[in-house]
Amino acid sequence: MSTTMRDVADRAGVSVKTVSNVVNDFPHVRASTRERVLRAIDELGYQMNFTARSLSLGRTGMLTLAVPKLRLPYFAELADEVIGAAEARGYTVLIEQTGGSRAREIELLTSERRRMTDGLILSPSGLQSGDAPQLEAGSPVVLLGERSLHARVHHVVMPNEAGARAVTEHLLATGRRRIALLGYTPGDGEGAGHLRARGFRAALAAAGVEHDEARTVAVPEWTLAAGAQAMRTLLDRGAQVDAVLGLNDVLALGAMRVLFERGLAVPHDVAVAGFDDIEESRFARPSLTTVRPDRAQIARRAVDLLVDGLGRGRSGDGALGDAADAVDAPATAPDPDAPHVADFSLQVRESTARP
Amino acid sequence: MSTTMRDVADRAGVSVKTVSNVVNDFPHVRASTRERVLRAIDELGYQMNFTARSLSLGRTGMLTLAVPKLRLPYFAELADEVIGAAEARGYTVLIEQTGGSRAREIELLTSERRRMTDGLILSPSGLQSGDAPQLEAGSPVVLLGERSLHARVHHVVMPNEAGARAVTEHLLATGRRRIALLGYTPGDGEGAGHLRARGFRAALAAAGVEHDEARTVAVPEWTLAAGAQAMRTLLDRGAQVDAVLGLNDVLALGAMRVLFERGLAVPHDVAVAGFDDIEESRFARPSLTTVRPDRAQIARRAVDLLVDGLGRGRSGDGALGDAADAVDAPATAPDPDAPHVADFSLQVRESTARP
DNA sequence: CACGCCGAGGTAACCGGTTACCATCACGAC
DNA sequence: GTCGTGATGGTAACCGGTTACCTCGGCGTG
Repeated sequence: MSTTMRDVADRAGVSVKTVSNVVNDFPHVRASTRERVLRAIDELGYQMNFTARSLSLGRTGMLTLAVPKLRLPYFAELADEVIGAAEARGYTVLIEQTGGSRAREIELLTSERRRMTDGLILSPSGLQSGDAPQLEAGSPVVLLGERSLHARVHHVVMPNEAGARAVTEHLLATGRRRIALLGYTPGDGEGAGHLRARGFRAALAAAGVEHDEARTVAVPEWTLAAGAQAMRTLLDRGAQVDAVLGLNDVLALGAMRVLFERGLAVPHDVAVAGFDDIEESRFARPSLTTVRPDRAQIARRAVDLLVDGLGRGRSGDGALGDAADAVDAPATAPDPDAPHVADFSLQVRESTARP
Repeated sequence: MSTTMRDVADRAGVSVKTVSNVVNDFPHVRASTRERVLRAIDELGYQMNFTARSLSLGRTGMLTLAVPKLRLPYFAELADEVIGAAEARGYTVLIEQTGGSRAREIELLTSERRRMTDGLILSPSGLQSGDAPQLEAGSPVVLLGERSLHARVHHVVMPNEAGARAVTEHLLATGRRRIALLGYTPGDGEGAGHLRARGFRAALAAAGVEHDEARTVAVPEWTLAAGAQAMRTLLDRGAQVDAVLGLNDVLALGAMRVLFERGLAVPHDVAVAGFDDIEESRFARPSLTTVRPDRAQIARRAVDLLVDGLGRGRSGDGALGDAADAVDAPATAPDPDAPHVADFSLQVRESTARP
């Protein structure tokens, strides 16, 4: 087939061990020998077989990043950061899309595909609290952007609640009182949407402002189209609003588009704010006020947790013993319920200027 | 370490061959035996080692997709499509970012990392015509979105020239005559920008409209920020324009933002059009007229070309012979200079309505 | 001068699968 | 009763690296 290390060894008149020593920069190789080997490699156009190396080494040098949908700018930017952070640690990233479906996420966690890489960074969306066992079995995992699913795995969480609270307080501070909430997704039990909505409600409650649930609109997914549709629904319903909080930026941008179509001026008639600070938000018309999580920090931390944990032996104990002994496992797991919370900052822009 | 096939075999009281037969759905396995093996797999929580399988099979089931920057919506959407197309063929996708640098692209082509997957889909940006040797050596490659680099590799190209020509004709048809061109990138010899610019010029020439080069602005990269900066430059320069063609959508959207800041109405004062039809363009204010390449088709074709070509033995011959014999190689290569050109359609939206 | 140590590099086991080849066994046909 | 045939599954070589262990030669020291 293709040229192997043995071919190189034969041509250089040395053993495979020596070739291996050379390509891996092992110190004790005579300069002349090294030279001969390198020449042979060059002449034969030898390229090492990564798979074989992975097999002996027991590691592949690859990580899997699973996000709901890469075309959502937030996840594209996140992937960018993760790829960068992984590269800094010498890893390459394989990307899977879950579409936000719980079935896909579980399949990813349990399927043998998981063994293709050294670890998994999962940005869950459909996963529920009961799914902990799937998380804990198998190769190392770090969860992203979600609060603990009560599983003994690392997770790096977004400042969902605090961020939503901050942006809501900002809207209140500019005098808005009838604030619509776009993006609650039915069935999103413990997800980001739930937490952001909670931060929103907490801010209103703290300010003594009552929230009319008629101003909350559910969406099937967090996209521009869904945001637009939700805004249409809200306006068609005759809701009176002076502000709109999208649970993420694309929802807010989609809503802004519809406000424009309906002749409502932003921010004069209605203020709009979002969450994520995707790049498009800075260039929108008007530019969008939003919560900016420190994505680079999230990515770096997730990769570091994963890579640092790789040294340790895998957990992978049974997970099949009857539930009787699962009552209170000793604290063997790394940092069970201590999520790493990322920083955030509020980006105030044109879309929430005072009327 | 972890449980292996041998462990399963021992527990089930069979040989590894039988276990292998079971997991690979080999037909001649007695039902009772299969049952025993499956139970053993279940009891041990066995998961196959993908690396070992890849080594014996000689294939990994992974493809590499290399794009300049995932956070550019066009590439995120493309990646989405490629991942989907690959999945349909049973492949998983590993993503690399080149940042559009030629050095990174060449490194990717020549490094051993290339051996990590079965093939490479490269969306080149910095690559030049002289880089053909790097392309031809090593594992299978398909080039995306570029015209032939005169290398004997498959390439799936965007309708760059025809698309640019079509959108320019549209601008002319709405009465615009002083059209600015945003996005020519110095040094982008044969790239998409060059081809799109050519289509633009061809349309003007055909209509007998003269193009003032003072209305052409170079950019360092194709981003929102660069588009905005280019538009500022143009306006500061005092250029008189009644339309702007961005060589891609984000450049156009960045320009629109600046027109808004400067109090110029789109499309009343200035029409704006782009290229790519990213999702944001539909929801922009005003929505952006653009050229929509059939991305799904591009992705599917690229994946199919790569996967179908995988059956065949690798080329990988020398590539080191002196250039003398490179004059006119016989037609041994698959489809040397027959690029697969994707379809496109013109999406006419608000940003180019008649004044 | 004998001994011990270190640098250089060879030999072969091992990583965990796949699979060519072979041995059995049951069953139907002659 | 014997043989051919197909179903079933065992044995071991192989994929292409890494590396534990060993050998050998040269040099410094008591």
